Amino acid sequence: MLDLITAPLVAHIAAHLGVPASAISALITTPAKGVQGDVAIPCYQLAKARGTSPPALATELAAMLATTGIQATPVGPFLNVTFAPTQVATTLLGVLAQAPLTALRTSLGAGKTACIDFSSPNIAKHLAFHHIRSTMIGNALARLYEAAGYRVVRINFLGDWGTAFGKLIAGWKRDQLTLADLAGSADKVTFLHDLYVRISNAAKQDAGVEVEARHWSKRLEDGDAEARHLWQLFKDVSLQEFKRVYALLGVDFDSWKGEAFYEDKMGPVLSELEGKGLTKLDQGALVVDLSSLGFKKPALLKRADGGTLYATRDLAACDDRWKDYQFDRSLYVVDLGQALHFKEWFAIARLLGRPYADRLRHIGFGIVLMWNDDPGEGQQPGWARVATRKGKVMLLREVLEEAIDRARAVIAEKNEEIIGEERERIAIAVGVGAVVFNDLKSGRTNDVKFRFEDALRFDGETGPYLQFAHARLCSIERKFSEAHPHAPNGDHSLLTREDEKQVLLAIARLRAALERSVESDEPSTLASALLAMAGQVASWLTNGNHDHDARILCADSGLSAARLALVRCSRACLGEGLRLIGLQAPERM
RNA sequence: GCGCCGGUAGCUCAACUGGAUAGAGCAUCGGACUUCGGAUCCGACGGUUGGGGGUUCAAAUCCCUCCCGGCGCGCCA
Repeated sequence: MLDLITAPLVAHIAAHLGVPASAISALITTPAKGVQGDVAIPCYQLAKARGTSPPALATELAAMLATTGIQATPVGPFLNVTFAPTQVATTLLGVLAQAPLTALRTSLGAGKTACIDFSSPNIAKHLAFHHIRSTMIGNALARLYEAAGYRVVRINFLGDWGTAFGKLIAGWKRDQLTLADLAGSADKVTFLHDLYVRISNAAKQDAGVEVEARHWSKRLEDGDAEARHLWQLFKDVSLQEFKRVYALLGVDFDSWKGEAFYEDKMGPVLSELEGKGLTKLDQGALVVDLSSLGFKKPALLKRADGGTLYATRDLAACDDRWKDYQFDRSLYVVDLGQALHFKEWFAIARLLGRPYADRLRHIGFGIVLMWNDDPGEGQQPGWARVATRKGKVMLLREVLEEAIDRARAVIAEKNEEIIGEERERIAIAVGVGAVVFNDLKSGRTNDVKFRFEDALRFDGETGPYLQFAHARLCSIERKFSEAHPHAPNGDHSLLTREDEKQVLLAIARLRAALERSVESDEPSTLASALLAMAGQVASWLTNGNHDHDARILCADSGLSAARLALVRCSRACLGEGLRLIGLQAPERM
């Protein structure tokens, strides 16, 4: 929404040069570090089109703008423009004081629908720590897309099908387990996980177990009542556990249709592929040749034993989603290791002439690394991939619980007034927020490095830092009504300070960050803009500690009211920004 | 071997997709009229952007090539 302020500048230059305004606004950037100015325009291209040198054009434009009252300085090939604080305040607060959230809304996606497939864990297993990536990137994208005007469908494509369940049922029967055994266990998902480990080990010793497992897999596929019942039971207890963790994270879904739902819907897709002559048999397996689309190897559709593979399942599911939602975009938030798989089945969709083929996006991300202090003999301490098979798996729930414990301890130490149920609520907001922000603050294709001490810092580029800035603003708001119970409406033109202007400019830059986040499916872009904004706010508020003329709560109730309008607006935007990337914003902490 | 990520300050990351003197946070050092929340702020120190070539007025960014790390590459998902 910086364009509210730059509009006159853009119009004057466009008129002077006889080019469309959009050609000018596209050039506007933020000046480099030590450079005076609020926005900058590099003159290279404009000068070339006009047949002059960039520095000459910058000088010419500055002279022209001087007659309009806009302060612009040519610095080499750049034109640097400085806005008057009062003008920034009246222009931006004129809009934002009434509707602060417009800073974080766009109409990019108005009338459009986006499906977002994220989290998608396997049932009968715990949510491991690494599931946080898909879950929270997906959650953030869902909220960001909504802020951009999209109608969003959140889809949890559960891994609720496969041979593992035949094994699990076989194990259940073999151990003669009952509902009471499961119900009586302290942790039902662990109960199922242990059962799976036991039966897998047994299968290694005894070939008969493998036969039993296949037998139960077959019965499950055939719709056998007992097998189905047990499978449903496993699914129910898993979902119960998942939903507890999702509640902690503030995540929800519109669709929970898992792989099992599509089990009987893959046949038509396969026959269509065969009917169009796109398939062939290769070493007994059914494959699609994708060499016409530049692929080196064909994609596998069916195993030699006739079993279907997940490319087919993804296609069937996508057909179903297209039928239900007619999406404009469909995102798959899945780790980068599966990039080839997505390229392949997207390509198959293209070969099939699916109307949605170019609307599919694989949103890949890097893996989670944890700091390992004590890796064992001969190994240096360092970043290590979280164990998923051997070794102890770090559960998402356990990481969140430890983060909450650490947050609770800091709150107890720093703010003794907060006790009981409120302290618990805030500890969850801060602890979970710290972990989530650590996951979203840098580009999603990077590997994420997680260390409790780093994520839970209350200074630096962390979730708690942002939440603290928010709480500080809330605190000032609370005190304002005591100090000025009958304050007039704020006259925004009283905001003449440089630090106040910088806060407003940082807020004005949020919308562009939101748009870039949505266009590149990159929550970290907004996260960075929020850090920049919170930094300006903290700087402004702290100036009040050094210089009492800068205080929000000052003797002049008119000036105080004007400054409070900026406090309110900052608090609302910061709070909303945090919500969009999936963090809570407590009012005190 | 092929493909995809990544390599930027001691550490963790940015750089608005080709623009200014490559910026932040942490760590280290030095400051801030005792504070509307100091869980803050200001400053200093710290760089041959993995190496080498090329394109361009301009390259961390684009092209070529080599090196290092991670992950994929037919019957798991």
